[in-house]
Amino acid sequence: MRRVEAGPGGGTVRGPRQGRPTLEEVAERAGVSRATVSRVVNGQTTVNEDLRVAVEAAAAELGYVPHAAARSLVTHRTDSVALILPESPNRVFSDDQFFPSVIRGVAGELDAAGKLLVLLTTGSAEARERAERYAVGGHVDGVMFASLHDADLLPELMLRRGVPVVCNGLPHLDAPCIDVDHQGGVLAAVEHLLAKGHRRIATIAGPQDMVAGRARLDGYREAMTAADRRAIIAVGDFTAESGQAAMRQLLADEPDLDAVFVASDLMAHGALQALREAGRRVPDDVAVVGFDDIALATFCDPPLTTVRQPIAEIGSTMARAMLRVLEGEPVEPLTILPTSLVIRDSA
Amino acid sequence: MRRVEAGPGGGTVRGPRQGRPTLEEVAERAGVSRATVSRVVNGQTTVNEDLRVAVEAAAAELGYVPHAAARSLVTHRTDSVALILPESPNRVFSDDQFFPSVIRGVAGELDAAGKLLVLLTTGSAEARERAERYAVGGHVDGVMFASLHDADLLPELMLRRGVPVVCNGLPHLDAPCIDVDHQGGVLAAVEHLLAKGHRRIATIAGPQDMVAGRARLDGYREAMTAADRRAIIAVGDFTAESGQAAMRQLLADEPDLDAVFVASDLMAHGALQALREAGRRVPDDVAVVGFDDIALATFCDPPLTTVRQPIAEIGSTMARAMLRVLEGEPVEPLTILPTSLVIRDSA
DNA sequence: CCAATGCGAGAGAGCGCTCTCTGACCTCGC
DNA sequence: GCGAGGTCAGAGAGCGCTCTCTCGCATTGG
Repeated sequence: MRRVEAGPGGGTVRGPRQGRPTLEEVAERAGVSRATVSRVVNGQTTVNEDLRVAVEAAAAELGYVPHAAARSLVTHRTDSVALILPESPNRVFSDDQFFPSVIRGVAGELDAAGKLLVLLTTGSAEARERAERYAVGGHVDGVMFASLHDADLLPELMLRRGVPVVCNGLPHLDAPCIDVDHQGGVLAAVEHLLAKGHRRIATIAGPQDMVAGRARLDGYREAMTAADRRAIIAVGDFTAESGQAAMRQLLADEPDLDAVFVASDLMAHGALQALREAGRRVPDDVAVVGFDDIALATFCDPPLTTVRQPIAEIGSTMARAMLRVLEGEPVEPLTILPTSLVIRDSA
Repeated sequence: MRRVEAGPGGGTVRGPRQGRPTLEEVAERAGVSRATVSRVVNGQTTVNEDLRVAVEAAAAELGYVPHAAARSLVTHRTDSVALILPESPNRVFSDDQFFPSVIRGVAGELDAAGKLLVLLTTGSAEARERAERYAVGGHVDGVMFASLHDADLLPELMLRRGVPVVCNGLPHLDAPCIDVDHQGGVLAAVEHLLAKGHRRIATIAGPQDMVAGRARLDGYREAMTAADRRAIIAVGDFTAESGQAAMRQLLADEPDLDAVFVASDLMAHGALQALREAGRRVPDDVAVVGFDDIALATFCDPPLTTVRQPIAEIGSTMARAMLRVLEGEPVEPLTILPTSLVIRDSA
């Protein structure tokens, strides 16, 4: 860290080039002022052709790369954006492909805009603390939140500190929000089951502290009410194990159910296992519809009929919204992406 | 970007507090010098208790957070590390869980050390360019590479620019490298097949421009040579489709093969489909062993016997190596993590 | 009681860059 | 032919922080 004045071999005048070249050195070599080098480096057009060429040559010879910190100290920009995943790293990259897909969507869009993606997981209290200091400390130009939990105050906190925010999973916030049409998807699923002649349709809902969990349950309730059917509800936490447990529970409580809408494919996979254990055939005895349409859905036995949600698009849409915010352009406060029913063999 | 001097309502003297509080303002409020505030903020112990309390109070009242760029301009540290994924965002987050798992391992370890993770994908030429400028521009303290391709010069380039590097997938480099024991795993797989009485054992190899592809093929060749058996080889690119195609090819060329070692689970999944199409039973007619042990392996029909590699550990080990490098501590130049055979039903 | 020693706080010089302001030089127009 | 206007490069002031150096003051030994 501290500069070493002379290497082994001693007290020569100004040891060999050490550390990275600075703009000043480029200026000296090109025989111009710092300001001119800065103009060339930043692509300003008001520079004489000859000087420009000289500067570019000098920069290339020295291998000059602008120092990010120095630049952003004065410009107040960093050209990078954070994506906050409010889970532990372990949960973020679990089997459901949600976060990876969001990341993919975000990364693709930011890439194209020449911005960089900083990934932050805030599963622990310290991690949240760090993320806050990081964002507020000016490391990034803006912050995007994926799959927020209700109680999460981080977005608001950042907002108050003047950090641009775009989010997913928490619409009641003074920041642009991107989400999918949970209810519409569920409605299509339940209607499909009804159309197939199923009458005793249960649901395995997701966690109720997340919009995705609540909205899908609301959709189910609404659809059942509209069809004048009784709601039969079990609750899981979006994992396969919880789906299996919830299905067992449902079979015990309501042995004559003939269909189940499961609020995530992972839980649906667990439910299929429970049904197999119980000797129920799918879809003949019990029809199953999932939600997500992750890769696993096609590998299930039988392949899962499910509600497809465009996860990567959540990411790309968030990124685009963020880019607009950073440009100072107006942004839709709430964007709802469409879902669609993918019919396979399980219902 | 440009400071707005006066809001609507006019030319008052110094509008309301705007922008973030600076260290100087904290100093003024606490009635001490900038240096003292800096000492307190950075946890130095040589500060009088009363002053320390005063400074902390002032900082809290103003909501002071140090400006990252200003700090790193003088310290030359950023406390963040980049992980470079040399693929397009689309490939990075495809079905094989390789990159997500590596990210998980890295994130967990960096998290614990209070460092931040910056994710860079270098699938395109511009993305590579940007990543280079980013790292060399001092945005991060070091760079980690996951699953390098042979021809990738980026690590060497960074190394030359004095950026600390840790890598995976390319051992012949002047930087610490973490990898798994591909050959040992394959050896165990082939020996398992031989022990089960299989004699005509083919392989579906991965891309030969990656260490993972080559090493697994080498392992197969070696094991077959040791057993005095003829090698039967098809090549895929680690995707399910390529596995399916390769299996069809093998069945056409060598109809009487009785086992196949497939260099990735994704390809193995494709191979199983091809075998099903051809009416071959698994494992009775043809035994199948995969490599990776991703979640998909348990969902296959039949569940896949496969070589487990500790992917997340690649990440955590890389991260730990990087942390040591940054601390100036000595680091093992090459770390090989063990693989193990997981026996399920396909062989 | 005074010099030697030590400890903690302040002063001030940058880190590498951007950006405004100034001023040199040139081109026009009247 | 000379002033007005325009263009383009340089000078210089910071951005917010860290860190060395210096200095004041208290403590201690002779």
